[in-house]
Amino acid sequence: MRIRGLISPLFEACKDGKSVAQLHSYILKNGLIHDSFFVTKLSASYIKCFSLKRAHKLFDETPRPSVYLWNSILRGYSREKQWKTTLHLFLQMLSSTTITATGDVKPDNFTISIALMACTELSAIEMGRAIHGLVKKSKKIGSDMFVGSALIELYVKHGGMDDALQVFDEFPQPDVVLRTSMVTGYQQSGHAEMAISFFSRMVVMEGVSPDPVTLVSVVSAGAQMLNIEVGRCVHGFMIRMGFNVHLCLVNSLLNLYAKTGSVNNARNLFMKMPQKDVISWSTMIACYAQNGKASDALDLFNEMIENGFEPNSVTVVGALQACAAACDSKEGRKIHEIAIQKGFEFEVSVSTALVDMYMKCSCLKEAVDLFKRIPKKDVVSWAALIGGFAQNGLANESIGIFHTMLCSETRPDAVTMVKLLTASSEIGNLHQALCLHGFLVTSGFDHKIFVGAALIELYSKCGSIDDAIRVFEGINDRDVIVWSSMIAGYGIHGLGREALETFDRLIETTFLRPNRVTFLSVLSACSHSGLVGEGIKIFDKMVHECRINPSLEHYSVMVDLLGRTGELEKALQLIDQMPEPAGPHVWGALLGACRLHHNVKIGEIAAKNLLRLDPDHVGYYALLCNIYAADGKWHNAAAIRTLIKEKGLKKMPGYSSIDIGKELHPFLAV
DNA sequence: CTAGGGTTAG
Repeated sequence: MRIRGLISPLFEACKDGKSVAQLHSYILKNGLIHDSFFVTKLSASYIKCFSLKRAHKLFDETPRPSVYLWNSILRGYSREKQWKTTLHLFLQMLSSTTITATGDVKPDNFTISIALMACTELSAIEMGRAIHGLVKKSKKIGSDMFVGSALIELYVKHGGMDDALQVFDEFPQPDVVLRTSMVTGYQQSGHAEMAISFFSRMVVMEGVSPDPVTLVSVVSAGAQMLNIEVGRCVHGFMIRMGFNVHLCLVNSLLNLYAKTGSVNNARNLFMKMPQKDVISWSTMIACYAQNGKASDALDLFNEMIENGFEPNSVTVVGALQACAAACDSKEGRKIHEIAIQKGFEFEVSVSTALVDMYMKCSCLKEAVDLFKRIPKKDVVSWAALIGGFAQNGLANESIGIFHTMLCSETRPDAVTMVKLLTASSEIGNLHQALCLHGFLVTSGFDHKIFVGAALIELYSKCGSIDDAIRVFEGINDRDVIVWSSMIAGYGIHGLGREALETFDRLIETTFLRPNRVTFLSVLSACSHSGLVGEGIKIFDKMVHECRINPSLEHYSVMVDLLGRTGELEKALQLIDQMPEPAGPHVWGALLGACRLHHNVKIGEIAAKNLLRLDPDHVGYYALLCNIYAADGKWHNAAAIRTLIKEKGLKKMPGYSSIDIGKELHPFLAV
């Protein structure tokens, strides 16, 4: 007995497999190997030192391995993520127990939880259910929290939350880890509201204190719901409890602020963080990139490198989003270089972000070349290409790529379909629209609300307002975007009254708040139908009741609206009132109106401003020329013509196209 | 001896 005490401390001292092997041979030489105490200790030490092979050899040489020996070898394989071997060994253990004469080698709670983890990782849900059946037979194993945790994890990932909840409910006094697993489970399976309500019940009704890990899951749920209140609550709670040192928790909070667009909150938190890691930096960079602060994102990216942090693929994706948003292909190329250097250029998320960046910067060739070289393309990469062509005005190419995607056996998803609908609406072929709609119905994507909105736009642009209305009326829980699309649809068709009625219906029958796009659609509808008084009222409502700051686009629509009915002075006044200098669209709208109403005086003002902003835009010269001509000022008109010639400007020819007997991909045919 | 958590592409 005393020899055990003497040798035991030596196991603890082992730092690598070699020193364990030394002990091993000592034990062999002295005939101690038949003592299962030493065998277990040896195996555990091998595993601790990551010497799985030696441990397995010892295991093979041991005639009747104890549960502990089984467990240590299982743990070894599970820690190395060799799940197949883990599960295989577990099954071997199950069958060997029936043979062993002693009969006391049965999997215990430890064994079971490892086996369940393996099932989760291997998506072996049926095997997992079988093991669950085994668990139910033993009270001791069934009431083990670790087993419960592994079961919940299994069902969260592969069964469903109902099964997970059943497991949870079997525990009379579940601990905070089990509760957290449920919160996380709801969150990860897309039921963020359920996650929050489960959490609230646990804290309020059952008086259980959450720990930092619980809060991380709660914050993730809040981020998913874009609920900033959740963030504020946890933030306050965190400060009171002194949890602010937990990096994961702060990072998830940072992400919540990022997702909800609370850039200032995110920035303040980031600045105050006592320690930051790659994830903190990446999250903050993505926050800037996704919230219209591209240059801040790129600055931070460089600052991160200066601070000695290594960007990973996630960081790079955020930086690329910033380049895409800023249409900055120069920075984009630099970051591309970094991705190549670090060897993650062809991680699919990175290559996709690169394709998107090149597309947004109108570098089509780079985008396509890179796309071709992506080894494992998925729907998202294809969608980046499809969307890219559409954004660059190449709708037919975009649809062609979609066909190629279908031929490569990649199933489209809802987002891809929206990109395709947008591309198709540029073409305006109603037959194509009907085919796409047919496909959406059979694939079930038409239930997604953002697909509905795109479909309304598609039908409107293809000239079938009736189909657009049918889609609109068929949507049960319409959001602001759907309403805005319908209003815009009426606007395109010159149905200003209907657009206004729809807007009123939105205000009166829903609790939704019209946003800037909604207003843009109504105003544009008013403009197209010459409803000046109504348009002015709506504009007033937007500014004073809804407190929406008009953007340049709103102003240009208003200028267009006033200009169409000849209120050119009023239009000019509105431009003067603008908080920021008017852009080309605003002046362009005014110039167009001046052409319509033969107003040379204001027309010259508009043209002067336009040519200052964009001196090489031939269309503006042409408009001004026409104004002079209409007014009989042939001298001025001729002067402009000469100027155009001197500058070597050419007018882009307009064109239109029709489809002749072009077959759609059979996949889309109805 | 064992369980739950944070950043990513269209």
